[in-house]
Amino acid sequence: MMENEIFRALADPTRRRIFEKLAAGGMNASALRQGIEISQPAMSQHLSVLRKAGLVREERQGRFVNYEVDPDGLLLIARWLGKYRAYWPARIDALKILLKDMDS
Amino acid sequence: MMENEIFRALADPTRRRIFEKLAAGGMNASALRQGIEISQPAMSQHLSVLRKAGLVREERQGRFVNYEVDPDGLLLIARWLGKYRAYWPARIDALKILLKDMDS
DNA sequence: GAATCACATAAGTCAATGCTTATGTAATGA
DNA sequence: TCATTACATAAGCATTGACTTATGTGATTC
Repeated sequence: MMENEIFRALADPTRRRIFEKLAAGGMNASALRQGIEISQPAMSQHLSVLRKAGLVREERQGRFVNYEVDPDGLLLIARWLGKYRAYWPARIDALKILLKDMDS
Repeated sequence: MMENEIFRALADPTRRRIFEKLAAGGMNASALRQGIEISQPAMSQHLSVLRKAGLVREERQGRFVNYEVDPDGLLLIARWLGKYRAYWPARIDALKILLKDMDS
C-alpha cells in the first residue's frame, strides 16, 4: 500500500525538511544538502524513500538529478485526510483559507 | 514538535487501523481489539502513542476508558498539507468533493 | 473485602531504520 | 583517456520501535 510508504517517509524529520526545501523550488541532491548537515549517501537514501513514496520525483539532467515535489503524494494524503472530514474541527479558518482556491 | 509525533504515530499501519476504527465511532480499548489481532498491552501502547500525538483523546467511564478521534490532530495534518497547496494537483476532484462542505 | 475486570506500565526481545564508510556508475572536462 | 563530478548502492553498526510476558492499579461485583 502506498499510504504506508507515504506516512513512513514523512515520519522522519530530516525527510520532512528535505521535502519542505523542495517545495520552495526543485533542485538537485547537492544543492539540497546545503544548510542541512547530512552526508551525501544519507541524502541519496532519503530521496529514494521520498521518491518511492510518491512525494518527490526526479529528472536526470546530465550528471545532475533534479528533484521536485510530486503532487501525487500530496493528493494521497489529502484523500486520507478527507476520509475523516466528519471530525474536522469547527474552527477551520486555517483550512478554509488554504482551500478557498480549490472550490472554483 | 507535535508534527513529528503525528507523522510517527501514523507511520504504523496498525495505529492507522485503530484510528480508522475510532473514526467510525468512539469506543473503549477492549472493543477496539475486536477484529484486530492484537494483545491488550499492544493496544494500550498504540492508544498512548495516538493520544500523545493529539490524534485521539480519552475519557474515563468507570473502569472503561472511552477513546475517540481528536480533531486537533487532524487539524495539524491539514495545516501541514496546506503549506504545500501550491503543489496540489490539478485533478483535485476528490479533494473538492470532500472539501465542499467547508466553504460555507 | 476478595475476586474480577479494564486498562496501564515495566522490562526484555527482535526486526526495522538511519547513519556511517567504502565502492560503483554514469556524465563531463582537461 | 584519464580525472573529476554527481549521485547511487552495499555493507556494517547503533538506535528505535513494536511486540512479548509479567505485574501494577483503579473500578466494579459478588
